[in-house]
Amino acid sequence: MVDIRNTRQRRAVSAVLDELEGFASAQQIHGVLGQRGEKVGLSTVYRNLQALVDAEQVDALRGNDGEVLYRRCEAGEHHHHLVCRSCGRAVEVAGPAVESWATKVATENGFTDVEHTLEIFGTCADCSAST
Amino acid sequence: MVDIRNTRQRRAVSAVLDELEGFASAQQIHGVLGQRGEKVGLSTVYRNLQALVDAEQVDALRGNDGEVLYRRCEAGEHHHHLVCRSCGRAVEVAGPAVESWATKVATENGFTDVEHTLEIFGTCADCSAST
DNA sequence: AAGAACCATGAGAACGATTGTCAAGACGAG
DNA sequence: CTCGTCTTGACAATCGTTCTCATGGTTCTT
Ligand SMILES: [Zn+2]
Ligand SMILES: [Zn+2]
Ligand SMILES: [Zn+2]
Ligand SMILES: [Zn+2]
Repeated sequence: MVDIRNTRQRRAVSAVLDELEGFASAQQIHGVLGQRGEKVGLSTVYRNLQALVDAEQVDALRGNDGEVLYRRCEAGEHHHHLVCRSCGRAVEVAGPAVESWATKVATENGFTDVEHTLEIFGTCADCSAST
Repeated sequence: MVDIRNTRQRRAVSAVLDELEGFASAQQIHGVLGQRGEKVGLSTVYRNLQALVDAEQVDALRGNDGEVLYRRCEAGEHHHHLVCRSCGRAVEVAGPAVESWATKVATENGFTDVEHTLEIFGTCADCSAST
């Protein structure tokens, strides 16, 4: 009963995610792999990232230009991010008050199956220093 | 000193936005125009929608599948939306507490030029009734 | 009303991110 | 090692959106 296999490519993608501090796109990750001499197909990068997202080991969010960014996820809990627009570095933040507010607003208006997205973007201290 | 002109196409796009209750994609709006016999090029729809967004007369947000949705904007104030995943209908919501929380979290972490995105998705009463 | 100036339009090409296809390759249980 | 099955990768295809540029429509000025 084989299910999920341990391949070189899967390990490589996971390794890159471990080393990156912030969010990065699939193509950026593919680029990093290339620079290291790790040959991994772009489709494979996409597939493995998606698998990691499904396994809730990686967070994904959509940047302003619409491309999806990935980052290793610390907590398995529901949380949001404070992301640097410039370097991608991110801080995981939790806002219990926001959670309950969102739910309240939704139910008050008769909505069910409620979900929400919340991201905070800014320029981190390091990036604003190196102007 | 000519600047912004009053064309048939611009009026048509604006009219559709007035009649739609919820968020709709550029292509959906283009489709509606087609059904009414209003010939408007897809590029033109995109251009006019973007112009309306820049003029802050229309709200834009990105749906889960990544496509941009547009909707006539009531207030000029900063606000967020409670959107029906199924029909696009939306309620404008304001959350002063969320605003200040987001700013606080960001400054505490040394981030500047702070912005945020927040959308609540769910199924509206009408849509969950017609299952 | 007529002309000039120039913004707007549309058809299609171009784009960039992501997904699908499918034959060939790699993995791991037995 | 062998076999069944999961994965991979090169490339085509899709999808939303933007770009190009020749043509058409508006508005301002006489
Ligand atoms: Zn930064
Ligand atoms: Zn939340
Ligand atoms: Zn609905
Ligand atoms: Zn806000």
